[in-house]
Amino acid sequence: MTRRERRAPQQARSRETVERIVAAGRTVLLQRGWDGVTTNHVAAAAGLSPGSLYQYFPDKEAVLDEVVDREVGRLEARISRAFVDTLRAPSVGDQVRRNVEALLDVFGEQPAMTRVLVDQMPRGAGSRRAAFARRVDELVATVLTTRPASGRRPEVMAWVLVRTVEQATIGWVLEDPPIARADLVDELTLLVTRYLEGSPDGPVP
Amino acid sequence: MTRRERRAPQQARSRETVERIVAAGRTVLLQRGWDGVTTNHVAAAAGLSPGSLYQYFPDKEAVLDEVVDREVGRLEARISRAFVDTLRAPSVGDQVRRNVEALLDVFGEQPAMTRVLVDQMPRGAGSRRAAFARRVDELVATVLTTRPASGRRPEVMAWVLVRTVEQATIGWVLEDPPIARADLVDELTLLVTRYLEGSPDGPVP
Amino acid sequence: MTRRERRAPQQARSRETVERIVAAGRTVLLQRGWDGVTTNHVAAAAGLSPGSLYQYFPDKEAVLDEVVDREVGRLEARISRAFVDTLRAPSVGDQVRRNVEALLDVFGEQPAMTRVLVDQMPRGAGSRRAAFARRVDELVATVLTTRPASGRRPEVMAWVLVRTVEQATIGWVLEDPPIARADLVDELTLLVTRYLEGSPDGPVP
Amino acid sequence: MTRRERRAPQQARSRETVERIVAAGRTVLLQRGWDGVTTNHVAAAAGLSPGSLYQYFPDKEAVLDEVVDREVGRLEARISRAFVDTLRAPSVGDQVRRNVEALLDVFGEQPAMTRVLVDQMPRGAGSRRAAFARRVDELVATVLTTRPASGRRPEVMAWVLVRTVEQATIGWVLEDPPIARADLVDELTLLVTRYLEGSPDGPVP
DNA sequence: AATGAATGAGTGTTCATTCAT
DNA sequence: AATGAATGAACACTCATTCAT
Repeated sequence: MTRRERRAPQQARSRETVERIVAAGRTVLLQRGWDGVTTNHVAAAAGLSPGSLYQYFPDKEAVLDEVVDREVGRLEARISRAFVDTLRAPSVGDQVRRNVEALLDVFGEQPAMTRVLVDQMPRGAGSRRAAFARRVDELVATVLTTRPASGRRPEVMAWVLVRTVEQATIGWVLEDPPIARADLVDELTLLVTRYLEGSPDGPVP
Repeated sequence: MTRRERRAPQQARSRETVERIVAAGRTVLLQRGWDGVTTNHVAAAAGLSPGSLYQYFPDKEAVLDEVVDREVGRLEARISRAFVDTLRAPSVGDQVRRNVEALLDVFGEQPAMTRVLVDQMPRGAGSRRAAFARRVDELVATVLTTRPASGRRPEVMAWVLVRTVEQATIGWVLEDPPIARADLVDELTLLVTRYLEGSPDGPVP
Repeated sequence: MTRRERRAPQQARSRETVERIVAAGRTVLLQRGWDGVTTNHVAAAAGLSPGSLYQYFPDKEAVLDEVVDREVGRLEARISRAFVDTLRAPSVGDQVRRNVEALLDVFGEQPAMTRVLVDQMPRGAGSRRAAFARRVDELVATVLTTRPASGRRPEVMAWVLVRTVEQATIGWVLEDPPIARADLVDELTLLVTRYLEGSPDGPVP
Repeated sequence: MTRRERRAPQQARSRETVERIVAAGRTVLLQRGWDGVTTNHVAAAAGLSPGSLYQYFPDKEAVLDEVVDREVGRLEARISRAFVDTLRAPSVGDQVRRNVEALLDVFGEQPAMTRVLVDQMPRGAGSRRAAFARRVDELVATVLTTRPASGRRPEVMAWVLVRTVEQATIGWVLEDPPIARADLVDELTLLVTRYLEGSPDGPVP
């Protein structure tokens, strides 16, 4: 895949314009969905002519990449922060619970954007998303490694847990199933804590 | 949403042509992805002129619907079958393990199609997929209900488990992470069995 | 304009089929309007396959020509008959009035078909219509010629009168203006009789 | 009916292009007839690519609307002007005669366009035409009302006269019958003046 | 004679991108 | 830097007509 980079904006005005474009892209993305975005819409929303867009971005994809990158970055920051914050939780259960709640908060705060990122975005497009997942994997794996017990493989556990919790929280936000938030939190917490605790030496059934 | 039905083919030749079109649609879908599918491409791949497509399908959407329907149907059948087959497994652990393995088999057999269905298909389009998920939810919930213990809510547990296992297996197939299949199976089995078993009266941590 | 003739049907079955096609063409014409007619619709309405149409008519135009021809023929017959019938009317006024009423009857009886013929049909298509008008011109001219007086030109008068009365009656049927039928009849009768009568030698103003 | 407006051209170049498109539309309309008009043809005739058409008009219909609007506007203006000019004619006969001549001039000047407007344009499409007819009805009715005599209904008379004279003049232009223009003018003048004059109290025959 | 599957040029329209100004 | 007019390939879809069976 040929990846064309955005030119580095060199002036204040340029940076401002880039911001306007990215903001416009975000707006249009939310209003019209991934497939509904057109360069003309974005340009118009940014108060620019269609041609000017191409002074700042090589093509449409680059604009959307940037929008997604920033959005994912925002999510990342909040999620990472929450995770770190919970490291000093009094118990594993507490830590897990607070992370689950943080995820529900983050995804639930902007369901529209979550939907766009999860449902509509071609998976290949934002490799950023996958990159983030991998980073979280490592983070969690590290924490697990520091834990005493277990002849188990922390990376695998991390991978499983991250996918499990992420998908369950996202799914709950997007599917809006007839399940109370508190119940979901309880169950996910239970799921994770049971998985983490106990019988490290017990044979896997 | 107006649902236009495919015309019933009345002759052997017609039925053959429908098959050719569906097969071509499948091929093009795999080669060019969801957004890359074009009526002209499908027609060409089927060895037909563009107009002929419309003798058998009212529009592009109907062709893709049919392709997806069949594919999802295939997956559904296999997954349901596997689930039912495992009902008489000697232990819960066995049952879970065999289901996980079945899912990995099913999704892993045609990763390309899995990717299209999971990543690229507009979520709203094939409500078929959501419908299937809900059916599985119920199935699992039923099984959980028949289990003795627990003051817990089977529907919530079912919902959580179905998403967890589905997403983990799909994710493993699509992301191809550096995790051995056997390890994943072990961990998922552990995750689920621990979640299901024990301390029904223990307070949620 | 290349005019392809319909093949002469040689067998009873053929004639029947031709009738079915023409009837179907008429139906479709009324249901869907001139531009809405497709050969497939006509064939289906006639209980035939699209290909069979071309056993009886060289192309779509020929089918519509035939339909129009017959319809115009029907109108012609009724109008001519009415005209002849009124020849023995007790007075010119009476004759005119009865003709006007006949025209209103004829056009008003099937406004839908009248609308198709007058509004939708490309004028060039059914030269039949023009031919009919010319024939009526002659008829009226003949009658006018037999009248004694006047150094005036009967063909011109006939032409003017025929267009005037035809268009006024058709217009009334199609436009549905807020004018009582009786009033229209009165006025048209007055228009024509005044035109025909009197001051044949008075100079044209 | 949703009425999409043409975008307001903001620059000199744009205005020029709009003119080119309208002119091209007119040309294509005359060359190929109403049904033969194609956006591609119009664009080509305007020296533009297909896409450029849609910078200025929302769809094909809007282009034709504009062409027809202008053309009808031109006709309207001339006809109305002529009518008003004749109001101070020395006699009714004179007035009528001059109006008839004006109509023949107007329609005869561009028989091809007249043919398109009258014969080919879907009646419903340019309600403009019907609107004009109605306006002339009222105009004539007003004039008739100001006339002293008669217990007759001016609106009905106006309706009849407008259709009569319009159709006769249009018919003469389009049919090109073997009738001298001067003769037609004489006869139509006679027809109308006789109709208007005299015996207001005489019973309708 | 009849079928109906197949055709394919053509339709109106979209939109990412370019480029003269 | 900025404009916005212009592009043109591509799209989904139609339908009069043909032709192998």
